[in-house]
Amino acid sequence: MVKPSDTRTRIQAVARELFLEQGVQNTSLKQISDRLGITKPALYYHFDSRDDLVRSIIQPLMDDLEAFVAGREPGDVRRLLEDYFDLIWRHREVIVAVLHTPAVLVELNLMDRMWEWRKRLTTLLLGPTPTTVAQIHATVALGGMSDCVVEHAILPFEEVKAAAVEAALTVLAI
Amino acid sequence: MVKPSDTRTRIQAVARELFLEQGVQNTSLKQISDRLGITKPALYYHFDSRDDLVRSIIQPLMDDLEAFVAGREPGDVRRLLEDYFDLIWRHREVIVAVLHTPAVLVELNLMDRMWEWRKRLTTLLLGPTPTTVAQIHATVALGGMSDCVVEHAILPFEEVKAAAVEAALTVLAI
DNA sequence: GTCTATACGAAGATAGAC
DNA sequence: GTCTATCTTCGTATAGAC
Repeated sequence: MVKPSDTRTRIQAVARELFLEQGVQNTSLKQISDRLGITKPALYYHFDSRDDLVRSIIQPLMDDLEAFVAGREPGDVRRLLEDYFDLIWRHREVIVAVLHTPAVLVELNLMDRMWEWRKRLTTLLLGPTPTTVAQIHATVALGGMSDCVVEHAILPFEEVKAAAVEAALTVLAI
Repeated sequence: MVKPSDTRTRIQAVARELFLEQGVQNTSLKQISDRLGITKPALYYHFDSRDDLVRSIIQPLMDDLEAFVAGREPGDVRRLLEDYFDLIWRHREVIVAVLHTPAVLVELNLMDRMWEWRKRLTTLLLGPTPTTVAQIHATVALGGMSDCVVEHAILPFEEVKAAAVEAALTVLAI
C-alpha cells in the first residue's frame, strides 16, 4: 500500500473545494497554495503542471465512466439508470466543477471522450440505430438526471435517486 | 431608429463566435480584435470593459427570461413548455457559451438571478408549494429540454421541439 | 474611431538554497 | 519537501497622437 504523500492528497482536496466554489478557470495556483498555507512552487513538487493537477482530480470520474460503459451489455434499463445515477451522484462535486463547464473540457481535450461516452450510453439504452426522436428522449432522460445531481445535491440521496430514475424511465418508455 | 455603430455590432458577433468556440473565460480581447482586424484598444471605444462586452451579449437572453417569467400566469403547461423551448432555442448559442458555465455566472454575479428564474418557472409549473418529488421531476423536464437545445442544436427546430416538449410534458404528468 | 506605446498586475513555471 | 527569488507571458486597461 503506497502512501501518496499526504500533501499531494491535501492539495487535491483543497483544489476540489475551490473548483467547486468558483470554477476551475477562476482558480489560481496561488489561491490553492494560500489556502493550504504553503507556497506556489511547493505545488510543483507534487504536480508537473496546473493541467496535471486538474486532470488528477477528474481522473477518478473518467475511470468510473469508462468502466461503466465498457463492462455492460444492453438490457434492464431501470438497473442501468440506477447504476448510472449512483455513479454521477458519487462524483457530483467534480461534475459541477468540471463536467458542466465545456470550456474546461475543450482545454483538456476531453470533449471527444465525453461524446463517446454519451454515445455508448445511448446505444446501451436504445440499441445501435435509434430514431432521432428516441435520441432526444434519451437526452432528456440522461441530461435530466445529471441536472438533478447538480441541482438537488443537498437533498437525501435515496429521495433524489428514486424520483430522478422514475422520471428518466418514464421518458424512455414513451 | 438609432444605428448602433456598426463596429459595435460586429464586435459582439465575433465575441459570440469565439465564446461559443472556446468559452468566455478562454477568450481574450486580443483574439477578438485580431479576428476583426482591428487593435485591442479600439474595443474600448465601444465598450467600457471586458465585463461590459460580456454582459451586453448576455443581456438579450436575460431580458427575454425576465419578461417570460414576469408576464405569465399558471395554467396550460404544454403552452408554457413550448414557449420556454422557443426561448432557449432562440438563445442557444449564448446558453452554450455562458449559461452552462457556472463560473461565468459567478464572475458576473448572476447566480442569484438564475436561481430566481428557475424558482419562478417551477412555481408556474407546479404551484407555490410543490413536493420534493415534483420538484425533481421539474428539474428533469426543464433541465432535459435545456440539454436538448445544447446537444441537438444542429437538428431541425421543429423536430427537437416536438420530442423535447413531449418528454417534458410526460415527466410532469407522472 | 482607430492607432502606437505602455503601464500594471497576475498567471504559470523554473532555479537553486535550505 | 518547501522556501525565496525570479523569468516570462499574457491579460485588462489607459494615454495620447492621428
